[in-house]
Amino acid sequence: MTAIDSLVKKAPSGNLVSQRERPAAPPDPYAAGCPTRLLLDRIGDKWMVLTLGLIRDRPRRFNALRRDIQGVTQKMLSQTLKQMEPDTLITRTVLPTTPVSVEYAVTPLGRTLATVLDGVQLWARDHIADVLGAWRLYDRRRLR
Amino acid sequence: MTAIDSLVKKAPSGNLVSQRERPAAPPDPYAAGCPTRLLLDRIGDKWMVLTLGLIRDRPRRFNALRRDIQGVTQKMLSQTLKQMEPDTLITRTVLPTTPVSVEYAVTPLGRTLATVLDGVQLWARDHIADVLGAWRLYDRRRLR
DNA sequence: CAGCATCCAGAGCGATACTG
DNA sequence: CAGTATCGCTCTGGATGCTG
Repeated sequence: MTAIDSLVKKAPSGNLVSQRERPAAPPDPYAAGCPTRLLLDRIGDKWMVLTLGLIRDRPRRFNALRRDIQGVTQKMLSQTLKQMEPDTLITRTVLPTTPVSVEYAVTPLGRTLATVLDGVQLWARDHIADVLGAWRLYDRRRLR
Repeated sequence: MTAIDSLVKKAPSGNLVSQRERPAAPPDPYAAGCPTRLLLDRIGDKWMVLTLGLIRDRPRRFNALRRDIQGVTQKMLSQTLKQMEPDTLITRTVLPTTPVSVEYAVTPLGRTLATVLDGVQLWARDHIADVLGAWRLYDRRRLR
């Protein structure tokens, strides 16, 4: 399976080519295979968001990321980074040290996405208490 | 299991109470159980994002949503809506028609989140072509 | 240090059938 | 119309051990 196949495999009826051929057509976010859904599939991988956030500040090495992202396993971090590089959200540089060290840095494209995701993080910081409070009320009402 | 349990179950070491007790401490988005992660778990459910986007425009009924969100199953939509209501992102109103009809509407809180998610959608619209192009190059290089 | 390979338990989700 | 209930499969993701 090619990389592009894996990108669109969840949208069997979508047709990316037609989107590129008719750029004037407004993309429908509720259609399968649309840009929004492709991105949501990426964001759905929460490690990607956290990883991008860290790398954005400054380039990082593999184990540094592993340490700083609480709870991520080696497998998931590896998988996430491997996807983000072909996405051109980050770059991967092997440094000729012994033993080898690998540095991950953000690309300009990745930086623009990170900026957008800042908004999400700010919302979380400012409003999550409301959600948690609502859940408490909900639980109390359920138990009564 | 209570609703709050389900919210935090993926962050066994996180402690929401301590976060509320020490609001001065800057929340670490890379710690388990932090607001950002809680929100990411919700956004990870892509149907939630799409559903919120639709309801935000105007209140909708169940089957209307089912029709308009391409590819969603009844089960997933039902599950998504059932979660969003205790989150207080949407309201659920049963109308006394026959047969019964149920209308879902956005709350003020839900509207603020939808606004943030607009940014995500705009990024997707403006930059997904870059990502797809990068994948094409990557595939070609791999096959050569 | 920076990964890859393997195994496998459990969550997620679709499909299907049924209900008030 | 607006769901609930159940089955069964897939696929994610954690744990573990190994490599250049």
